[in-house]
Amino acid sequence: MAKITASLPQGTRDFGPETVRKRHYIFSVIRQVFELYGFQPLETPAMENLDTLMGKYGEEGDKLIFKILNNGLNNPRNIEKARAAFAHVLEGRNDSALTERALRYDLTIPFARYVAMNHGQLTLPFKRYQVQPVWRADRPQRGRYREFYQCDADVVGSYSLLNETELALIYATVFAKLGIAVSVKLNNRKILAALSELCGGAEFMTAITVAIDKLDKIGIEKVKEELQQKGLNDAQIATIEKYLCITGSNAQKLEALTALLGNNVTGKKGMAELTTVLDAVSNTSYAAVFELDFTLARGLNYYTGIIFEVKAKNVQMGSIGGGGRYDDLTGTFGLPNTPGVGISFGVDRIYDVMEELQCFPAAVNTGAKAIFFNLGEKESQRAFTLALELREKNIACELYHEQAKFDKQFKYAEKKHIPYVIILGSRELEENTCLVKNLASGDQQTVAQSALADFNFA
RNA sequence: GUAGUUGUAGCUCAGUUGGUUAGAGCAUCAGAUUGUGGUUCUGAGGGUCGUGGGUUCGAGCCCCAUCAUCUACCCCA
Repeated sequence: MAKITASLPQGTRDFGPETVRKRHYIFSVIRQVFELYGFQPLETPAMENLDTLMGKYGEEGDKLIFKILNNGLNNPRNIEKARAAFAHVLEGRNDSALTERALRYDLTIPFARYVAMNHGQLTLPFKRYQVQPVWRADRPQRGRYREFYQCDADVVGSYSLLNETELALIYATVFAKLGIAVSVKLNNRKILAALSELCGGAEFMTAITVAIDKLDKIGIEKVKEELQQKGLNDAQIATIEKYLCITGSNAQKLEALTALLGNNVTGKKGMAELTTVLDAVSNTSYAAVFELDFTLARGLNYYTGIIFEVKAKNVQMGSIGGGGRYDDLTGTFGLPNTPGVGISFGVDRIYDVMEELQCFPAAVNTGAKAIFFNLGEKESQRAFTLALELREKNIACELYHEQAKFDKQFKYAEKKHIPYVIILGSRELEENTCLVKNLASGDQQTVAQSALADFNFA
């Protein structure tokens, strides 16, 4: 076998023991809260049929889907077809003779596919959560990877705003538990639709949302320029500028927006929905994290109602979560009129934020609670027996693998963040005791071997 | 897809206008220290300077290509 230099595909990462522990901590908090709200777990395959994914994420999104080359292309029976297909691919088209499967790009579309395939068996509303990796052929950069995890919670089959309310609270609860200060931004696509109706008509909605989404990045003047290029007139742009300049408390923002949108039916509906949700969360301890942001647009075009986005405070990072309501997600899979609403957590970015803000509790990295020093043949045999007793009691521990100097064994314990060292040498062997030492405090005490399993290795 | 950054020891990085045998800190291993670590001291191992060409008497340094990396744009978690 030829020797090759060890390397990783672009945008992917290995996770060492400490990183995995920290990631598991994030996953477990999120899962726990999902479960608290009655969501059920779902897993779908890493790959989907290409048809399932194509056309769901917009033109740019389609380009970022990782496609899987079909097997057996060199089979003489397929070779001509494959050549023709390759010509198609060079023209920028897809061809099932060359590739018919792709890695999933997000968790929402596979979920929609699942619902369409199983709606007969599902009890509606179906509340599911899903924690799995997704793949995108993006150029990697800060906070962006080609393989990353999403944690989604979606409710399908219910128009109730209670879902939006609970999802908003899930966001607040999770980030509170993780210790990250965030702002959960809310808007409603209906308001954006109303704005579009006022300014040039519904066909401008995409152009308008794309432009205002960039506000905090490029500034108001550039947004106005972009709108002008899209063909909006000065009066329309002025209206949008007024819209974008709305500030104040949530109540003040709603008031200003009412004045701006007037009697537009869609707009009123959008505002009423937001009011309902905000009122519902206002009596909770999390009320302060929710913030109306009319400049929030979100790229995915399938959203039709309230939309969410979460930004971490005190750190420069893209959004660490997003979601919203979509009224007809399963329609393309032959199941019309099925509403849904969902949110997503970006674990990899949450990890980066927590690392930067040092939010991880120190205890995250404890695996084994104790380590027995290996101080000789007979000593280690006794230690081995005691280790088994501890494990019977679900106390994770290990025995140093060979006799070595104290120095070395201490360093090993320290590196592995093991909080307790158990010293069992010739003296202890004789007295049927052992010495339990807390590495952090330096305190140590003699414990009878028979009582070791009851020791509190907190 | 577009633009830029960086590439030297396991890791983080020095390396002057091109000039003898390419350095430091951390990490590793051994010893000072045969039952108490995180401090200190001594010593050792470890590099075809990302790769391939070119310029030059001479290249880690200059030029070209290539690969990788990070960052920004686009888009997004």
